[in-house]
Amino acid sequence: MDDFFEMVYEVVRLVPYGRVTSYGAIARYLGTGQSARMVGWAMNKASNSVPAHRVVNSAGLLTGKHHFGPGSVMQELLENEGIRVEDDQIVEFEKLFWDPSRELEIDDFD
DNA sequence: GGTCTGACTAAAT
DNA sequence: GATTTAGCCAGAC
Repeated sequence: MDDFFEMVYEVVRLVPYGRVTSYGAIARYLGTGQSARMVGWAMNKASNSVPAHRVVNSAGLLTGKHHFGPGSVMQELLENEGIRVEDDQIVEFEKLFWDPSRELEIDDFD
């Protein structure tokens, strides 16, 4: 099952700079369906090499910011990438949302 | 080895 | 429309 975590890490690493995605989107892309919790659990085990701060819940809320450490570390990381965060919620989330099952499959976008 | 929990999500109430 | 319930699966106790 480590492969599952590895896949999660890889997808998260594929998230472009200044973009965000959701646990459910990753789970769906991996074919795990509704098991979005496992993605979050994978993040818990994830190393600092994984930009987990770009992963939020379906509402664009920084639900896991507390796991990064004290204060608003996650929010600062996002703002550092040009992502506006307001009250633990990503501003224009739908614009910044990056869906792997969409962005990675559509190759002939023309 | 059964039970609880969790960085989620969608549907029902 | 906010709160609750249920489904999800892997790890901790």
